[in-house]
Amino acid sequence: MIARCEVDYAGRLTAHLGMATRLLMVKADGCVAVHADGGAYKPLNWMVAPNVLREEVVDGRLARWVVTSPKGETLTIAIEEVLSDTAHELGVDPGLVKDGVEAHLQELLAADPARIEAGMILVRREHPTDIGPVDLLCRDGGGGAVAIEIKRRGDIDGVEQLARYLERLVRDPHLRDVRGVLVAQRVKPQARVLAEARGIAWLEVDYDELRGLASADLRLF
Amino acid sequence: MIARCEVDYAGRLTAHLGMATRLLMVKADGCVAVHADGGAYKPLNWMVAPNVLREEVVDGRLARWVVTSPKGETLTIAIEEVLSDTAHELGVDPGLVKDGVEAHLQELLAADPARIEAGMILVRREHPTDIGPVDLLCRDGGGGAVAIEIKRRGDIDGVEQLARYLERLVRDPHLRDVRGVLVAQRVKPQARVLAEARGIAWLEVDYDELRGLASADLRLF
DNA sequence: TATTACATGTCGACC
DNA sequence: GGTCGACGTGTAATA
Repeated sequence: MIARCEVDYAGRLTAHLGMATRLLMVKADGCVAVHADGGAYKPLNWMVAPNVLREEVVDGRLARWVVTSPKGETLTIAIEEVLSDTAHELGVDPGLVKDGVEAHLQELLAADPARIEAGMILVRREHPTDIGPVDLLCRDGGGGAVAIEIKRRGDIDGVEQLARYLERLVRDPHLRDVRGVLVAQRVKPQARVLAEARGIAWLEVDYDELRGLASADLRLF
Repeated sequence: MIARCEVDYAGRLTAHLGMATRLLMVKADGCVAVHADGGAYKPLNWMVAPNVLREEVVDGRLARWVVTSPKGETLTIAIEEVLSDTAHELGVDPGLVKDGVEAHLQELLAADPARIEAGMILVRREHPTDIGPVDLLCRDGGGGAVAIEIKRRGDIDGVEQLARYLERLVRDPHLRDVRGVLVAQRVKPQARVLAEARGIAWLEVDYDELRGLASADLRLF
């Protein structure tokens, strides 16, 4: 529906939209989105499913939508004028098939840990700890254990995550001297500072280059 | 536009959507979104502005949209059948007014730090450290330094963030005895446990009450 | 432009 | 229900 409307949201915060022409989208699951003619895919206001949409009609004309969620949020859309109103059954969507990057990065590095550091050998992928699995557990040239966390973007969170794993791993007598390496396509400055403060190494890798090497390897054999 | 289509994205990852009926939205700024009839406000696929949309017509019928971004991403929409196609000028939106975000919480608490603890006085907002700014730096009734991290939701991350800041701040001779307080509208149980383990205090505040007090103050003067 | 932190983040997986 | 981790995160502000 295209309509001139005014919108108010009250819930986790309060928000107000002045009167203007906007696109109102209601999906089959009941979720509502208010879009302006710009600003990427995020709507100005929305309400996720499940919710209850109440339509208020005044003098035979649609005047207001009041959408309430079980969590106590309300989205109120005061409608001044409806410029267009269409409805379509879309049916069930076959769904999205993704081929992600982090998983692929991990595969490539697991296949050739020497890319991280010369002499590095893979011990185990997704090595479990009691707070979650470490991406890669390796041994370096000198036989020392190395825990590796792989991210597309190396952020401060990734450093903390790896630090938490290391804290657990050192309790294992076989891994007493384990050290950590954060590997990412890009390691942010703040993450570098924190990693160094925590005694964690970091490394930037080029995804295309890794993939190139991998396919070159494939061509060799 | 409502159309039966098949979608492929290649860029930061690759993704494929099988043939189905979907809603295609093109905004004035050129951004494109492919929506299914469910799944909240997030589109299945999209392309942000700026981009170039090329329309391919075969036998006088729309056959394909190819959207390319300057960053080398492409979104390809193969269109089998157009069920509906409408266009509207929405004009400029007056914009969204929000209230209740972290910035407001920080403003209110900065204006009256005694709400956190009796006798508390503000020293500085956004006090910088080399890993980021502390929301509020205060002095308590006894003259001791207090670093305050403000969050809408007090999560484990917030505790660690504050702990990192404290780690840095204690190096400053003026702040040797600095302590930390995590202030949030709601502090999660795990965050409470971790905060206490780290010697960090936590406090839940009510936004409406804070705002109420603030406006009461305004009325007084 | 790059860096940072916030977001009504959303979303899935797992417990 | 809560927590955790990933996201094509997006987005705005700031340096």
